[in-house]
Amino acid sequence: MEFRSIYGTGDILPEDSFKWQHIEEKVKKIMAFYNYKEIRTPIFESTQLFSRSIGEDTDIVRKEMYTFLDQGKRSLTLRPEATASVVRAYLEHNLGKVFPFVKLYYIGPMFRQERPQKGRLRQFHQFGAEAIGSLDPLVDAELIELSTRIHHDLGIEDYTLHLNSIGCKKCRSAHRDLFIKFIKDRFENFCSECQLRLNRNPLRIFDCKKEGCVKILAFAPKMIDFLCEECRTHFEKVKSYLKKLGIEYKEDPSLVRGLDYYTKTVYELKSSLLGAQDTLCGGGRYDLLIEELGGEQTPAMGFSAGMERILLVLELKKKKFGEDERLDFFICPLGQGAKEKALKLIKDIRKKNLRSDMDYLNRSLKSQMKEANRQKAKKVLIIGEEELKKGVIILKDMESGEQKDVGMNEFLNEISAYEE
RNA sequence: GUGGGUGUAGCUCAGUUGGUUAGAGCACCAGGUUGUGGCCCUGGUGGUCGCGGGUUCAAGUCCCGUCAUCCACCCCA
Repeated sequence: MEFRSIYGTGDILPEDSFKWQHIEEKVKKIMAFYNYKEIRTPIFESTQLFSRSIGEDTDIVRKEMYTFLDQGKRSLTLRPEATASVVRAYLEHNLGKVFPFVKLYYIGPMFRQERPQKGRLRQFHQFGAEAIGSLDPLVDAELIELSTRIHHDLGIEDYTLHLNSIGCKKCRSAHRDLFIKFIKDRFENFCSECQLRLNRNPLRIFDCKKEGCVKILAFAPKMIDFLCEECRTHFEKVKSYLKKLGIEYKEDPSLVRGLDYYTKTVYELKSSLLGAQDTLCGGGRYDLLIEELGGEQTPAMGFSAGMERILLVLELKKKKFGEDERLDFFICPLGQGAKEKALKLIKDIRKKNLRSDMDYLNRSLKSQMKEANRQKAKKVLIIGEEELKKGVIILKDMESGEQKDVGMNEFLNEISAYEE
């Protein structure tokens, strides 16, 4: 085959597209309950927007972005995530000046050039929400609750909420020095990967799953013990609010997220049903990002969820997405005259907002009936030469198999009853 | 970027120690009704066995290369 979809991308075919629509509709509905408004931003932005917000030293920026020069030699990048774009739009349109607190959600494709595997594609889809303008831990709790609500309503309950606080600038530097010293003192005992990570992104060492490293890390200074007064009370508040909301969580001091802009609260929803890529949803606070991108100091919090992963879980659970709606009528014309009659008739039926289709291949009646059956038509209309002469059509009920002749006007009056 | 697995019909897969026209189920088409679907029966369409090279009298099968794809590492949604 000469052309195929690019590695790590895929087509969503009709047999699956209704599942996507189902998820999208649920997300839109629930976001509305929480008064989040949709924002749609371009799928490409200036490269710098991402490198500055996500962080020059993150894996995403260092090796995963789809970056290209346009005809004007500007460096552009396909968005690897949406928060940077949302914040850019927030600043560009001065949304903060109009509303002191802004709640936005988005839904759409993201792009990262990683090696594809289960639950990981190069073009993938996320929905997410951003709440900009409040430092109140209430916002953290509400947003976490919102993300669990959506998963819950989609039929996903087998997940664990991992919760941590990675503090602010102040507490982080205090922890960082001691943590690096701790690792250096035991440098030889760590695996080669962790040794490399020490210089690049020391906190990532917490992600290592090798037994040796994990054992040592159990005694390493944890971020959570270095939180400043403000960050600690913030975290305590978040936890108490979650308890009030009846949301179970697992404190996970090893949870560190891959984007540099996070501060204080970070969390992930992980599903044991997935493979190595088990994070359904992740998010946190980013109180410094807006300032970093040229705005005033503005606290914010957000999350994003991976739609392919949600679909994977639902498929594993054999979740039903509701039946694809059935066809109301299938029209079987026999001969040229009948075909012309059918063309006009099907327009009138559709005008009554009923789903209908007809034969386009001049097939035999038997084949047309087969097609009607395949399309799960509730009723079939047969127009042959005899009917044409008599000025009637045959109306057949596909469930009962019963059929009768009806006059054209009589039929049109009858289907009016189906409207709405 | 690294490692491992897998490439045979539209889909899911058989194919013996290398052996002659490469199979099944599903799907599709036609017939079993002259103008009537589902179930059943009969028949049919459909494959350069991923691609290239090599070994051999003989390769879907063995070897090498290459491409694609999946999983894992990494990282994340």
